[in-house]
Amino acid sequence: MREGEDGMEKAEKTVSIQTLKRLPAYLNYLTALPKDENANISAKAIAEALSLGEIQVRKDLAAVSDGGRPKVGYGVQTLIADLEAFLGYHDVSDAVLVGAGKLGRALLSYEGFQSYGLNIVAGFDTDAREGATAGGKPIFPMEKLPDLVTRLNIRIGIITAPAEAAQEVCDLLTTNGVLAIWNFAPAHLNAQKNILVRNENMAASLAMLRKHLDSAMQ
Amino acid sequence: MREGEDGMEKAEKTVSIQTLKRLPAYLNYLTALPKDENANISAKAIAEALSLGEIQVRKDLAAVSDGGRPKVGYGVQTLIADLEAFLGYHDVSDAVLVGAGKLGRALLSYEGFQSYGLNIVAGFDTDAREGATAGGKPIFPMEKLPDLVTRLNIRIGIITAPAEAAQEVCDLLTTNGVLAIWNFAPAHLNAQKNILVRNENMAASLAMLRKHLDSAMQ
DNA sequence: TAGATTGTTAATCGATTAACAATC
DNA sequence: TAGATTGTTAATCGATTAACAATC
Repeated sequence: MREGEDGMEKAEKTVSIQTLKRLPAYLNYLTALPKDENANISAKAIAEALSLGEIQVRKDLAAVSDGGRPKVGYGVQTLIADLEAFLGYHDVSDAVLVGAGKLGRALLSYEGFQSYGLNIVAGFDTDAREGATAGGKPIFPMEKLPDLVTRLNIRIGIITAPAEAAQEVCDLLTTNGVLAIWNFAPAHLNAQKNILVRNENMAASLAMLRKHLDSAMQ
Repeated sequence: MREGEDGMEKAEKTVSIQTLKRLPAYLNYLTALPKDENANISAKAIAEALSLGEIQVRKDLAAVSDGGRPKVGYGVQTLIADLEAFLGYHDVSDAVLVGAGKLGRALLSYEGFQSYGLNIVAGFDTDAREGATAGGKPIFPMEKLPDLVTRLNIRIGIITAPAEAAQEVCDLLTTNGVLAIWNFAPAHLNAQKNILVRNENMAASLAMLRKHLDSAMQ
């Protein structure tokens, strides 16, 4: 796993990878809060709701917002705005997806990505039949990938191809300018240092679930 | 961790969470190796292939195998067997899935889980029509969940329900004996301490991809 | 003011990496 | 034996937690 580089940041502070991973959970929790509820919330309340440490919550929030007020807490709406801004949920990133099998088509159809600022513009597959779509998104044959990716300046590639094809797909994407890869294939991808590969590691999740059962039931 | 049942059996050591996450990657890589290749492999070779540290690989492998031989390396087949044994890929765990939307049906249809020792026996959904299936697995109405889960002694629950329903589903599963939850819903789940909740956190992955782009393109 | 709650600096913990000894 | 490669003990690094000072 490669760490994100933190070299040149501007106004926004750098956050650790672990913090970055928790930020969507805060946003999620805050937006789900009933509208009529209190306009402020304490770190303690957030921590309890998300099963986190109180101090951890404060440190995390300090990295993205310009602070709460002692005795009062954080303004819910301000915090939501700060988190959304930090996570870039307002500007949309375009992405392509490669491998339109069941998982690929499910992701193409998933509307939730929109709210995270991700827009999958198209899927690609080796045997895409003319006019194929999923969730309203076109599925093109692989031949069209280089042109579309370069022309639309796509920076994010999602790989849902079979493991054997994943490295090849990764290479194809990155040679056409993709800088970040979201890999659902159970394969390690080798890419240049400036490319971020994020593995959605189902096997690892499963390993953790099963090890827990081993110890819970022994 | 379990001690060997008889004296000869090597006692499985405890592994850190981080190590556990990497184990499937080793297994994956080793099984993908061409059959005619060398029967032994060095930690260095594995490390290079998976972009890991050499020492890290050795430490990880030390936790699951009874060791390589200096100057020779690790026996590929032995290592595969040790990893599979440790990860429990031979004994099958049954699971149920709740929420038969697009993602849920995609997971129900995904054959890859079999090789990880996971068998999803059925899906459940609030509006499952009579006789519905996905990937050959039946999809039942929620009312049938308690009986089936308790009767088959299901210990793993997969949640692909909408965020609003996720907590309720979690409660339903755990009150019927489920001990490990694989949560794909973008919601934090509160569960008792003895329950493991593993979040497949798409929003967090996305956050990492986009932050990388921010810094890569600034 | 007193009490609650924030933010920061220091201590602890866990995981990775480095140094090195063991061994085939 | 010499060299490669393993395994272990020690040092470093990063993240979490604790202690405490600041402030509304």
